[in-house]
Amino acid sequence: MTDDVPPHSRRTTLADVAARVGVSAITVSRALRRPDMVSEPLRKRIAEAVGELGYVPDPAARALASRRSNVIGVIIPSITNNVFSDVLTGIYDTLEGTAYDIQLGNSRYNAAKEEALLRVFLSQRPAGLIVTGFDQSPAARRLLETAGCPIVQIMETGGNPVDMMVGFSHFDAAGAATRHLIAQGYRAPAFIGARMDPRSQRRFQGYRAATTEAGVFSEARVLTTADPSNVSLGARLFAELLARAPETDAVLCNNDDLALGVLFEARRQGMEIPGRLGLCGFNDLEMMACAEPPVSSVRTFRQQMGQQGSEMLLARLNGQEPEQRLVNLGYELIVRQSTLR
Amino acid sequence: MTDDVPPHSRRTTLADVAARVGVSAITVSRALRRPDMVSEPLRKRIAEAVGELGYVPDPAARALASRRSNVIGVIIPSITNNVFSDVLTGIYDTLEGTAYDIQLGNSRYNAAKEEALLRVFLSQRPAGLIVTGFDQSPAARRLLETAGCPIVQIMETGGNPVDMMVGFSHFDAAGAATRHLIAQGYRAPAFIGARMDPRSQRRFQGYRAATTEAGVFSEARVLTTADPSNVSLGARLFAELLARAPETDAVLCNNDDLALGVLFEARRQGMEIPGRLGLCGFNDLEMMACAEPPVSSVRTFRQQMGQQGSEMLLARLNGQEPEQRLVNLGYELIVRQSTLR
DNA sequence: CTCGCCTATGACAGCGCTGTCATTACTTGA
DNA sequence: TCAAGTAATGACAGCGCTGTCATAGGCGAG
Repeated sequence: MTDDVPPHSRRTTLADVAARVGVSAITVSRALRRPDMVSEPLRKRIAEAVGELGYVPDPAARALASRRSNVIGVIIPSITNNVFSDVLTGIYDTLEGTAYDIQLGNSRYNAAKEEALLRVFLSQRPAGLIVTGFDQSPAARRLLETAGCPIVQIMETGGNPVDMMVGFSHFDAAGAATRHLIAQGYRAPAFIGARMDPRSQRRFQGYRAATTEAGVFSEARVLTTADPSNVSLGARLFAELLARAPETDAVLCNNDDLALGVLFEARRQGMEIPGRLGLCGFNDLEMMACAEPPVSSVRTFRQQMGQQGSEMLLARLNGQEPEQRLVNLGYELIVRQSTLR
Repeated sequence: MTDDVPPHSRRTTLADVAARVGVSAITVSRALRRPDMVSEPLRKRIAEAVGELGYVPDPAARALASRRSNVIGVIIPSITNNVFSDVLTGIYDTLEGTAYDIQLGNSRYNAAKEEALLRVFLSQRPAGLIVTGFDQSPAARRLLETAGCPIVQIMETGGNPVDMMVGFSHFDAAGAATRHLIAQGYRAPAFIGARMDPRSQRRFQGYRAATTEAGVFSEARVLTTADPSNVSLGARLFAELLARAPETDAVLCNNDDLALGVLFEARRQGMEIPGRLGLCGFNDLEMMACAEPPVSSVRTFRQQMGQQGSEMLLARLNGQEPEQRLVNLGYELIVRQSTLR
């Protein structure tokens, strides 16, 4: 590799395109951003020149001049969690091809970190913001309220939205799953939860309300941890649960990873599902349908959350109002063999 | 805290900080970027003023003036694939807290899309670039070569690196797994692969070379599809494989999702693992250790790939040279019950 | 002492774009 | 017919920062 200074050609600017067409730079700028303000033939000639010169606008210059970047900030609590990678996919799919870039922040289930990310994002004057849930720190909440850009809170409903919101009720969803177990005749349904972030807490509350209502709630059958969720943890927690509450005849898991761990551990212990143990997961990841036996779960619409959230943002950024500011995507209880007695 | 903030407060600029301290803006800029160029006491006073005023640099202005953004572009072929979310985690963990922002692009296993993303990224004059593999389109390859910023290719070794590289040999890893199956006495090991992107192809080649060498290769025992991988697909492919090649006594799966599907399907069909069927996955996702029976897999160092790649980039961006430009992270065959006869 | 050199700081221009206001050439209604 | 629009384009001044070069002292060698 010869180290001759690369011909670091000056980048093609608006002015270059303008000179080529014989108009002023500002007209080219308008042809690109507000085509309706430029006459048809001129617009075509400009488009041609843009193509020939391979002109690409400089987002930094644009951001500086307009005091508004094309960045949409997205803050999620985890990248590896399947739930959020599905949400992200929805967001990327929707925002791709628009003028907006995504800036992803990982809050690691930590409100202080979320607040810090928010500050960083806001320093870029983002076009919009997508944040997870409504359990921001008070300071973060204030930052959101004065952000001066459209904001979508995803993953939940309720909680006095800052601006727009799309999600579902974790309380209701977990309640529905619990009532299903009870309706199947399980009299000692347990709850296994990991991570126990705010949404997990609300799922637990849904379980608690439903079991209490049916008179089958017992502290002994609740096993939660702040540790991050994974399959092995599900297996370990289930073993612990059995030791502590051997009467357990069903388990509602906070998510499908845990449920898969329970499935494996139950098999190791020779417990039949659903005969000896009912098992229900949460989120309905693809694998649940294919497991042996297939595992019941609460389907959540993760990709749609990302998609709709992004669409709401885009509507606002286009100066329209989204059809609804608050969207409840609901959930769907998917009953499979693992909970059929 | 008497400074009442007007509703549309002008953003705090370098000049504001400079005025407060009684120096010029450029000195403040230097105190922030090249502290060694500013005298100790002045540096301290500036730091104080920055704190008091809550000054945050404007990345757009910085990018415009320096002709270099603080964006590190990352292009991966999938967001949902566990493999890449692990890699991403490594990248985010490492780059977090540095001056750099990550811009994520999803190429969807599509070279044309990758090329398009590259163009978008390059228009922002990124500080650095992390791309997946070395199977770029010729045009993309040229873009990379003339990008004028440090570049790391991750996930693989070999292939005439553009600049820096960190990964492992998919060929070798799959070969090692295959030889293990053969060493265990399996005489009819099959290969199941989905997606079949370049890395999957190389894994298949590793399997093919090892089986051929041992004289146990058979076209009939190779079942691949371009469809995206998932657990159900693994189950379906395995069922199809059995119908076509009932003599199959072991399966090497292109990844662990497929392997999990095989595990479930084998159970459904009453085939004992490892007695009747040996099973080996690829990547060693956390769940493999916990499955029943535990499933052998080839461990890959996904998070480390992201981390090391980022560190190499950072070294370059700090004007140093990374210890090695080409890093082979290797792999580790994890033998568990599913392949023990 | 001087000269040259190094360190710490400043002045200035301009990165590529857009907001704002101005200008020109047409319409149009009564 | 003409005042009063409307549509299409342009001039200009920055946005907030950094690259570059200039400047002011301080210091050791000759």
